Amino acid sequence: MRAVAQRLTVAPNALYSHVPSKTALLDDVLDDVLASVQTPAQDIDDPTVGLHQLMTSAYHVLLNHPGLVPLYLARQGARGLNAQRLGDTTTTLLARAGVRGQAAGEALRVLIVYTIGFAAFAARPPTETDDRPLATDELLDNFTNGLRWLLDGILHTAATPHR
Amino acid sequence: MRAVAQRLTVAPNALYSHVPSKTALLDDVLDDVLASVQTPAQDIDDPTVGLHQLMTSAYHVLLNHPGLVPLYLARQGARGLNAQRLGDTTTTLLARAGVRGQAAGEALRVLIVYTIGFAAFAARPPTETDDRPLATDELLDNFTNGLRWLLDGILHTAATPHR
DNA sequence: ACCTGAACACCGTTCAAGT
DNA sequence: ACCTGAACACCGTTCAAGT
Repeated sequence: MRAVAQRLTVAPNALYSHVPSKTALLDDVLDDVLASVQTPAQDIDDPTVGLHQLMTSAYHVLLNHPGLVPLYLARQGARGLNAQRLGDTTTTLLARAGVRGQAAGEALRVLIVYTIGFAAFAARPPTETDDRPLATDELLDNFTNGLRWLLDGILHTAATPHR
Repeated sequence: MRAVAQRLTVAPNALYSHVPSKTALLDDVLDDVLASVQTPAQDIDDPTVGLHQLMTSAYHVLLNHPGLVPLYLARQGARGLNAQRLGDTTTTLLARAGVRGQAAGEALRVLIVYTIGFAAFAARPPTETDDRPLATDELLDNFTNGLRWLLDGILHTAATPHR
């Protein structure tokens, strides 16, 4: 709060004329960040490719705001308009891939947890460990492979034959 | 720090005779918690079942310490002796399932991120949302299904034929 | 409607001093 | 070796008062 106020060259308590609390402000910021996640066209040829693209874009966006990432998990992925838009798009793509009903809801949650979790894992800003720092391109490869495994498992197990 | 000191009925700064900082204390606590994760016998018949059991036990242990979970992701899963033991066991089980080399390292990281991430997602202590609170047994089912999908995908894609 | 100064109830941590 | 009192530099937030 005090840092934000300083950036705006106002007194700290001036913020409370615009925002009820720090938590509320963070919720707004969290959803704002999600606005820059690119959603694939819902009529993309291969819905699996669409799911992969959406999650990868979300991963990149989250990595651009490392300090915020841990908050997403703590608040269960930010219930804002943008978050809802991403959820809806994902659900549509899952349905087109043959995953519907309860399995779709569970798959959605699993994909969210995996993507945000991996971003939180990779975010660690300073990297003050003793062992090798684990380059971001290695982590991106790791994320991509894990996402492929996950989507593979979801479509292999949870998808019902196309009707 | 001050709360811990109060529980010990000492002055807050007395803790600094035993611990260099709050971060160091938390690192110790984090690894201590992992001590109660149950590891399956390494010669279990089906290594996939072993992996499932280990991750599920870790999930339960983490849920018993909701306040700590967000810290695990922030510190990349706590580099303590117990964390290392769990990593070694997982790597062994992955190898017995046919996942070796670089794929094994990536699969390990994916499993860690998924398990801790889901625990962080389910931890939310107070649950002060407007919509339905998402019962813990539903979340456990969700975790279990996602873990199955993930292991399915890993073994389907990353496993090399047994030699 | 939007800002300010002053204050409140907190933090983690340091330092000198005691036993 | 282990503790204490006092203090420092922080937090988020409230309240009354100003324009």
